[in-house]
Amino acid sequence: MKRYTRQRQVVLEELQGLTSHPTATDLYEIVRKRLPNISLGTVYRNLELLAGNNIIRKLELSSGKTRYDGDLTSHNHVRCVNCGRVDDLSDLPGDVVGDQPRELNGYKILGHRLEFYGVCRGCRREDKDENTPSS
Amino acid sequence: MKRYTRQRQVVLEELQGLTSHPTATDLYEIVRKRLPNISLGTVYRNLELLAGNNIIRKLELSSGKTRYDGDLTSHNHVRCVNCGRVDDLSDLPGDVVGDQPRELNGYKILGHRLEFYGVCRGCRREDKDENTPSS
DNA sequence: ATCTATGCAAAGCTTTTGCAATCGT
DNA sequence: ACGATTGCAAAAGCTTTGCATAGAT
Repeated sequence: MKRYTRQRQVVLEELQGLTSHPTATDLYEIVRKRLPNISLGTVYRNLELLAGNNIIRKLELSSGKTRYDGDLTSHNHVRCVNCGRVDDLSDLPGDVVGDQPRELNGYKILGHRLEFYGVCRGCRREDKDENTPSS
Repeated sequence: MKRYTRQRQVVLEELQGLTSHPTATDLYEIVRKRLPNISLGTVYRNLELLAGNNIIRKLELSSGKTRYDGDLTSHNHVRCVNCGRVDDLSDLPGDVVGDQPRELNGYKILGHRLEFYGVCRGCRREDKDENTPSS
């Protein structure tokens, strides 16, 4: 991260302006509105760099694609098993994970990831529409 | 899962015989010792089917590749950030995740995944060797 | 002027899929 | 015999990378 290019700046700005957790391609489409010539490769390279410098966070949640989060404060996520959408969980009722152990099974523990999954509001509605109660 | 083919049987047996959490390719290499002609596609198809029937579990942990777990009992995992190895955590000191909420942020919650990450025993040793203390 | 970062396109990986042949039931 | 399952190979994502050029310092 030696130079502060326009591409890097816009990628960062757009990511930080979102509360969603876009994939690289999502962000590419968004950034392209401001920089029509940017390449997907550049988006990837910058996301990787920004994450490496702890300016953004790389979210490797379940199900394939990597997502990126502009919010560095510690928080957990909920993922919709139906549509893949990921939302923040700013505060969880009560302590979720107690005190984190320093060591487990010979591993020096650095952290943990807690991810809830379920069906988001939108998909719950769809379910109701589609699965007409059959009894 | 209408038929019990030799390929399916061997894939299942080998997975259940492992305490590690192989990727599809890992398992393909293992199974190939017994069935040299099996194809990677078949391994994928069977893993998918077995997981769909809750005979094995598909682990979509961090960092790309899907791993498979022959152990269906509920347990959490530790992943080595250095080498990617995944181990079981049979029991965790104390309650880790308290009572799981039914609903969060409009999501109907179905479950959660807790994954610890850190440096495994093997990699800790390597680290010591490589980074000779510099002071 | 230097040398990092970019755009483009090709390549890499993991995973999925179409199809004719095979094999379990 | 029927049709689910296989092997093979091609295709389909997502992500990375090589290379010449552009651009930040």
